[in-house]
Amino acid sequence: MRVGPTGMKHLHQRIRDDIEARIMSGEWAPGHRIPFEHELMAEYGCSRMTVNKVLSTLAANGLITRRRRAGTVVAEPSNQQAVLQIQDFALEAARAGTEYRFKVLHRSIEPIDAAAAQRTGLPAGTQMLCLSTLHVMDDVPLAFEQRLINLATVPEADKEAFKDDPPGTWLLRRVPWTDAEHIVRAINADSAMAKRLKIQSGTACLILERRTWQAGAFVTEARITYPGDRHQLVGRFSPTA
Amino acid sequence: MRVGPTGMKHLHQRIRDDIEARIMSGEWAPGHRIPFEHELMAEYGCSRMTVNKVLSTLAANGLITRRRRAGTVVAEPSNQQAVLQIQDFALEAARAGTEYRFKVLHRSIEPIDAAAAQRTGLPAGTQMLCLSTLHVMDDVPLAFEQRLINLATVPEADKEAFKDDPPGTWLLRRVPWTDAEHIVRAINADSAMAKRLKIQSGTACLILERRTWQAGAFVTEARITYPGDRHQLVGRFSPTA
DNA sequence: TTCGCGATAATGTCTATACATAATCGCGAA
DNA sequence: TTCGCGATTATGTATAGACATTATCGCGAA
Repeated sequence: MRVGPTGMKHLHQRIRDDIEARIMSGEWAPGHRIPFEHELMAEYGCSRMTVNKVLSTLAANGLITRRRRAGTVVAEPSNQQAVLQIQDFALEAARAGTEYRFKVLHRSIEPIDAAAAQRTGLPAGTQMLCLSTLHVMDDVPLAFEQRLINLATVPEADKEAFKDDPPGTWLLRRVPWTDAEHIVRAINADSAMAKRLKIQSGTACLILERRTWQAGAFVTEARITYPGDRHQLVGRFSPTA
Repeated sequence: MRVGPTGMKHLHQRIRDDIEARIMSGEWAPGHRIPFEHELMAEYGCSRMTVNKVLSTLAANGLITRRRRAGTVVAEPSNQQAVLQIQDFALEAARAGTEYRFKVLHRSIEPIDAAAAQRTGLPAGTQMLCLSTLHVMDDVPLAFEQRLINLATVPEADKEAFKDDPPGTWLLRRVPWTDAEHIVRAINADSAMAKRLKIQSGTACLILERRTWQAGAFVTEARITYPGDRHQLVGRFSPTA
C-alpha cells in the first residue's frame, strides 16, 4: 500500500496528493492509463467510493479524463489560461496605505447604439445608465472607467447616487452574475484620455473590458483604462487548487 | 418536494441546479443561511450523501461557505477574476484559415542577472536557455516572444532545435507545471521592437509575462509582446462551471 | 473477412449507516 | 454577571452494497 506522509489528515487527501504528484512529476504522462478504481482500492486499502471521490474531483479539475468501460487516462494539457485578479480599488488602496477616492464625471440615461447592442446582445435602443468614473489614488489618476448598466435588469441603479461606493463595487455587492466576458488590450491614449489620466498623449494604456450577464440577461459593461506604466494585471494560479 | 425540470438526468444535478439558481437569482443573497443537510434531504427526498455531494461541490466552487455546527451560508462574492484564454498560435491560425510560421531569432545559454534571479527565485548566475522567437501569421508579425528555460529542470531543451514547434508549444507538451504567474501590462514599442513587429515606434503593445514552476522548481519564463492593434486577450467565464 | 449483437467490465449514481470533528449553546459554578 | 465545561448538533469522512449506463471485446453468422 503506497500512501503519502501519514501526517496528512484524510485518506482521500493522501490518495489525491499521491496521484497528483505522479501526474505532475511526469511519471504518469498525458495519455497514460491510470489504474482502475478496483486496483486503486486494493493499492490504498479503501472503499471504491473513496477512490471514486478522488478521481471525480481530479476529472472535474481537468487533470484526468474518464470514460466508462475504457478507463481513466491522464488528460492532455488543455489550452493555457491566465487567471488575473482584478482588485477593488478601495481595498487595494487600504492595503497599500494610500488614500483612495473616485469621482463620477458623467451620468446619463441613453439608448445604446448598434455597436453596443451587438456586444451586449440587447436590441438597439435599450435604455442604459451610462457612467464615467475617475479613480484616484493619492491625487494620481489610476484608472478611468466607462460603464453601462442595464436598467431593465438593475432598476434600482437609477436611484443610486454612487457616493460611498463606485459603480463596480456597488454592483458586485448587489447583483449576482452567472457569466462574464473579459477582453484585455492596449491602446495609445488620445488627447482626451491623456488629459483625464494626466499622462502624455500617446502613452500606452491597458484596457480591461468586462461584460456580465445574469442567467442570460445582460447586467453591465465596464471599460477600464489604466495608464500602462501605473498599473498591471497580476494573477497566480495552480491547476489543482 | 421542489425539484427542477425532471428531464434532467441525475438527482444531484437537479438539486445543484436548483440551489445554484436560487443563489444566482438573488433569492438567496450572500450571507443567507442555506437549509441544513437533513432539511434538504427531506425537501428533495434523498439521502444525506447526495445532498452532501452537492453542497461540497458548491463549496469547492466558492459559491457557499460551510462551517461545522454553524451551518451553510451563501458566500460573499469574492475578488473578481478574469480568466483569459491564451491561444496557441498554430491552432489559432489553423482555425482562422491563415498561414502561421515562427522564426527563432536568437538562441544562447547565459547565466541570469539579478533581476531575473529575483523574478524566478533562482540564485543569480543559474544557466538558462534564452530564446527570442518571432511569430508570424500571413507574413504579418503577430508577436515577439522572449523566453528563458531552466536547463536544470528541462535539460532536454538544450538538444531541441525548435524546428517543428515553437518553444511554448514544445514545453507545454513536455513539462507539467504546478504553478503559474501571469502579468499583463502595456508599453510603448521602442525602436527595436517596432522594427521586429513592423509597427511604428511608440505604438501601444500588450505584454504578457508568464512564469511557471513545477513543484517549486522554476521551469520557464515567457515575455510575449503583441502589437496592441493586432491582438487582444479574451476570456469567458462562469463561476459555476 | 466483415458485420452485428450479446457478454463483459469500468465508471456513474445513490442509499443507509457509522463514527469523527468542530463549533455553538446553555447550564451551573465562581 | 461572567466564565468554563459538557451536551448538542451540523458538517466531514468513510464504508459496503446495489443498480444504471455505456463502451469495448469477442464470438458467431453472413
